[in-house]
Amino acid sequence: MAAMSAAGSGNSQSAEASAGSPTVASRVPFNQLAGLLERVSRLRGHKEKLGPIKEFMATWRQLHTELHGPEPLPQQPQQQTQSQQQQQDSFYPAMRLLLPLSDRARPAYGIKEFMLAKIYIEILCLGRDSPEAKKLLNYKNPGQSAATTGDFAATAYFILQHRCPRQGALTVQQVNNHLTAMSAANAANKRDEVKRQLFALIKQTTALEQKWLIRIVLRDIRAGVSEKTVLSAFHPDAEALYDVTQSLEKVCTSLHYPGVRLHEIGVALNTPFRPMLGEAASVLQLGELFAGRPFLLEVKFDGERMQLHKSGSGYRYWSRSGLEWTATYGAAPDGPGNLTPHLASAFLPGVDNCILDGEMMGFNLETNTMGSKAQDFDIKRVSVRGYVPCFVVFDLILLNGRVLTDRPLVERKRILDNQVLAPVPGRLLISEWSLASTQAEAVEKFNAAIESREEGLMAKLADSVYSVASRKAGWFKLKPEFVGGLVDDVDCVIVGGYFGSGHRAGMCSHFLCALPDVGEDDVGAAGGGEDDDGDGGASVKYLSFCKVGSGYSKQTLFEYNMKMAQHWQRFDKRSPPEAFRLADGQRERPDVWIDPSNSFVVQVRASEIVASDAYATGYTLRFPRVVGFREDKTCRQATSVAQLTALRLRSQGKLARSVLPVGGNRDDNDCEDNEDGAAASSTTSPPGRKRQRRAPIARAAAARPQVGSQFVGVSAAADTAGFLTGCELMVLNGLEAAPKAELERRVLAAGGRVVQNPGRATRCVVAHSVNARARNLIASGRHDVATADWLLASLEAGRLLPLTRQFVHFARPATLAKEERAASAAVGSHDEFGDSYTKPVTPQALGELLDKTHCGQSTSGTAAADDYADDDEVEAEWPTELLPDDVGLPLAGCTVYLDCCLLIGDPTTRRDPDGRWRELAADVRRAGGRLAASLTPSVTHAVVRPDEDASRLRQIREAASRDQRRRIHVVTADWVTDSCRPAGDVASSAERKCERLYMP
DNA sequence: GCTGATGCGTC
DNA sequence: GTCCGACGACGCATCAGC
DNA sequence: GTCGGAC
Repeated sequence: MAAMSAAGSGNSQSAEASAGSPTVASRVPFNQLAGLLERVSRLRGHKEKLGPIKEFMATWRQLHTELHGPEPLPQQPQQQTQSQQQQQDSFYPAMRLLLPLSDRARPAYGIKEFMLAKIYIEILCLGRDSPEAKKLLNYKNPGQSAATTGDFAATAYFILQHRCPRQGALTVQQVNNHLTAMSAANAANKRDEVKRQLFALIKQTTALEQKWLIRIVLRDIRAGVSEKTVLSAFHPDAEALYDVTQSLEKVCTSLHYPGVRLHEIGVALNTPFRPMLGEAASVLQLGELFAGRPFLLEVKFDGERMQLHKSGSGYRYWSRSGLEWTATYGAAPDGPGNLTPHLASAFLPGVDNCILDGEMMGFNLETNTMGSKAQDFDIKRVSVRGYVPCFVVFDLILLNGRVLTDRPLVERKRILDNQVLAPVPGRLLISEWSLASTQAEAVEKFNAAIESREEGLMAKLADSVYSVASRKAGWFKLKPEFVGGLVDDVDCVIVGGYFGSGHRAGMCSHFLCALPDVGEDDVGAAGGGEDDDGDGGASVKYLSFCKVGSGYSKQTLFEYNMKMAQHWQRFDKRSPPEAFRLADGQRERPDVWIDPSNSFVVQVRASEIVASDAYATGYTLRFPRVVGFREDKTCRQATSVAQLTALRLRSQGKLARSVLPVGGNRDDNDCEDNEDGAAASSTTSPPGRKRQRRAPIARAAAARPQVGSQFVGVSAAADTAGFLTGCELMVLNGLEAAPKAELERRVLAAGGRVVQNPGRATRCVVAHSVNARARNLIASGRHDVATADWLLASLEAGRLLPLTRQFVHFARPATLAKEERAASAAVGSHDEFGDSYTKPVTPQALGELLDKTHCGQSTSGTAAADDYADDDEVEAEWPTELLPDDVGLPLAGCTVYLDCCLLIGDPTTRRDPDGRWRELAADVRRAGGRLAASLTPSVTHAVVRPDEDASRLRQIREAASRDQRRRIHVVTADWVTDSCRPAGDVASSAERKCERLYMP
């Protein structure tokens, strides 16, 4: 390789003057670096690419020696000044151009492809509608020159070829100076200055240089080499040093001489390191992964990773990627910030300095609950509605100058628990953990985490050291999605396409998906075309729901692009297609669209359903990816909006459908309960897609069928001759006299099966009290939820009794219809399903049973259908109008929603077994309040159970805030009763009690 | 003042 | 197994245009 | 965050 030519000194004067002495960067033309990148980008293969990079670095070092003299001998104090000067001049200026994405020292420019396009159009004086301008603005659109589509820099190069200086005039140093000025100007919100600096760069560089300049500005070099490769080419210790400093400058200055090895590369106070990460794993693999070694379990917090460095009274915060957020959280307890001022007394005496690793969460001071990242706030910003930042610490990296990364995790944990912090409620917490050594323990905790709608669980090897930046060093993140069959997928219809870039340029690489809004007539859908199921239902409207762009191979993508090619139509926002609807304001509109009847159904997996105003459904998916193309489904058979709602209500949007079946009574493939054409796709391999590697997981489950099961030793007692043979039940809870375990034993004894999670084969769910889980099950609408009395009565009767109104907390319409049919049919008529479960009983027998079990007031003995009217009566009795003289009464002006419905805001699901809600309704009315049957926009207060679980509270708030701007008060019943009570000591009794005192 | 575009940083 | 690139979601900040 | 592909 030819040695770098030194640039003319004329242009580099100012840079040198400011630096005080000549630098290599001020001698190396930027052209050399652009040439290097161009060459590397054309080479194939890692090793091939590495060569020129190393040569470039060697030449740089050679120039360094020419400028500053040879490497100084180590440990010679008199050479200190010279050495420092030498080290200040380093490869850093070049390094930050090679690795713009790793250059934390230069903040954002505020410029991406679109802005660049505009700027170029302006300075090149291209007409707004000129072909060149269009090419820049729509660089992803498939056009004539396949070589440049989807690559902005290449497109620009093509246009610039004949409009640029033939000779570049800038050095590496000068380019850096301009870039630094650009980011500084952007930080100061001076856009004109950003542009001015960019002009200066553009004016003095060749087309090829600009191509690479553009990629540097976009922080996407696309030469096939990135951080690891370049750093390893620079110095064997470079990666390790970068991991604990996140500073290219430190790497370049300390490791300038290849012969110098750093013996102690470690975490240091006030220098951000890259945090240790968790590897995705299935709970069912933990046994193998840990192989009997003890590990520790803690919840996976869904916030933002943050490290806190405390040094005396100084506090600094860094994010996972090494950006500092001290300004928002606060640098000192007595200064500004939204967290540090609350930590004044958080540290135990004797703790002078430390580094804490943890997750920054949002804590809601009103509800005393922890929010999740998926909800609605950005915890890095100060102005977060109702939420304050709360730092949950889960690791201790350094304490009083002593680095602890080499200590085993349990030891760090114990020190953290006992010697460092005094937790500050709602501001600073220590993550709770427990030790475990078997997979069964992990499964149990995992199940509990899923039930309480956590994102997942972390499992960490107990004696693991803290391995900076590593994802594979003993920490595992366990999410339901990583276990086969534990999540529901959503089947979406592709209705739009977006042009891809890079490897996927020139075709639709990602898609807009929609869901059929069946059940709603839509007369306007004239152009809907005929549906492939041909039932004349052209009026089905599709609502945009999500975008998806990963999960399929390039080949699959290509195939489906071919299939859809002839049907794509350009999207024109002035005349949007009728076949589907976008969100208001046409947010998230595709490049091209396709009619659903010509399109395909994709099975999309995700972690949860979240509220969104970018899509017409009002919801979308978090972390979506395609699991398969479903050629076996027509667009009408995709998941409907109604089914989506059911999915969403079932578990606060989490798609983890059920707790892991550790009992071994379902295998990995059979976990789906896909009845009634349900929303959930089967996890069995969709056609045309290779089965995912789930087999090892399934084996692991089969190998230890009983581990963790509550039924160990019970199944042996099962009496297979019993009347429950072949019948699967889930017992959620029982009575005091007949607890869950007892009920389960009796079911087993009668030959039945018991599961902990209802599946397709589950007859029904049995519950005595309707707790949160029961409500979720009811909300999902997949299973009937019977009372414990029903089970007891059935056991006593020696056969399954019909699920009449008295015997259910909730029955699906299908069940009701069936029971009604059965009840009104002639006694003894044969059930068409030959199903003991639906076998009718005589009215007399029913009456006897009811008497026996004391469970129903309505023992008229008539057909069960008569009892269904109960709830409507209750509703009708509830007062809804205002009293005329309400003014001055304590609840005047309040509109109160009583949360006594199984489905939030749905009065048809109202349940009031003991009449307490009705009393409460009367109280509200007496106190001058208005009652709302559902969560209408006028609702000011929602009254809930005192022990209501946080997730439902969240749902209520969410539902309320969607329809109305302001917040509603969520209070307990005491708020009503106390408000009604004459307040003798309070002068103005008209004032209602402070809602804050009555938060559940 | 509001809204849509655009960019940034987090997951 | 590791590295790289092409994608998803959000909230928030800023700015241009109405 | 997710995923596929190249090596």
